[in-house]
Amino acid sequence: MSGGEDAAPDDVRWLDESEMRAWLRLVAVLELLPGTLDAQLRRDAAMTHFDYMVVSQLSEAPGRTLRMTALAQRTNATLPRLSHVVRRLEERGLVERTPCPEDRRATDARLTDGGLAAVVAAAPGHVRAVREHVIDALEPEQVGQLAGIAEALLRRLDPDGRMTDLYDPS
Amino acid sequence: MSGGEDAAPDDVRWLDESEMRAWLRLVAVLELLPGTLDAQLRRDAAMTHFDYMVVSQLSEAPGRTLRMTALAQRTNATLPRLSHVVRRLEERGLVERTPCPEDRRATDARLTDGGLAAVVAAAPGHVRAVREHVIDALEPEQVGQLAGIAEALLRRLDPDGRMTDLYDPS
DNA sequence: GGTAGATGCTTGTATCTACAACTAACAGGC
DNA sequence: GCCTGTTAGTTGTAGATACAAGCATCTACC
Repeated sequence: MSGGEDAAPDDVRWLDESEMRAWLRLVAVLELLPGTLDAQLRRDAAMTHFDYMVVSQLSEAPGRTLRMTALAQRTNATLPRLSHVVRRLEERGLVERTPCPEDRRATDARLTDGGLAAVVAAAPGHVRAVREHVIDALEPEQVGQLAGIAEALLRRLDPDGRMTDLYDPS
Repeated sequence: MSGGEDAAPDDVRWLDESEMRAWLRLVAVLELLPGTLDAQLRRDAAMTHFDYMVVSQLSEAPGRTLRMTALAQRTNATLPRLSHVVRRLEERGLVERTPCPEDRRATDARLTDGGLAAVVAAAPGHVRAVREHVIDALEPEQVGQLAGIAEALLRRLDPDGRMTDLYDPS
């Protein structure tokens, strides 16, 4: 990372001081924030942050139901990962899986009443944690800047906008 | 949930539209960026991003040596996690562990010549990936904004500034 | 100098994720 | 109908992390 003194074995554009500063801070956030969010949800709702994303997406879907592929796209999960997670949620009674009638290859995942209750119970604590660790830590203008920065990154990380609707006209 | 379950469940300040937008985008980045960085390093250097942080920190330390606790703080690892990781790195010959002479409870981790070579070999590709997915995706003023935002978050996530020296006068 | 508690690190176990292989079902061309 | 290729999802296995003990050493205080 600190190289550059070397004669140029590569045509690498190293990071300047300001870029490095931003990058190192971002790395630290990437390392710390997921664990913090996971810890709160696991402690208060016996749920992973990824579990929460799954049930939360289902709770907002029409009929509380989504096909596995659609759910995987909205949560940025690979299908194998989602399959394992949904199986565990099903074992806990939060989700039901039924074969999709229109396409017999497909599986519909539906949030049960118990699953909905779990989302409703978990949401307030989760929002509080998000405020405490993220939103309320920022100045108002930084919230807008953060949205812009994250959108710029997502145009590279997720060009098809599968996970979030980047070009949403709202 | 987190501390308010007996009081009115609706003393929650929900996120408004702009806050929610920033938050959802940030979540997507948190989910996508680590995997992207890991994939590049694993493919090109047979290393996890966390492995890279470890060897990179060691490469910048005096004598290429740090105590396990110091290394854990700089990489935001728990000590058990770091212990496992360093053991694997030692099995690959990238790191050496020796009992610390001053404090016989402590262990010094030292980057071997092979480990240094691995860092030097991995750095260009990693920096390219960081540019491609992060720095070059942003406008110049956004790079500065990102540093400011990340620092604000870290004041809550890492108040002691163990991971990054937030108040660094440089 | 002896004891209580704190510190530094390691190890074991359970859980989760990634990757690859696999089955089942659809779609199109002939 | 049949063959080829694609899509949807599951399952198996290996690798990595979290959490909880556990052991050895240091420090403070009497």
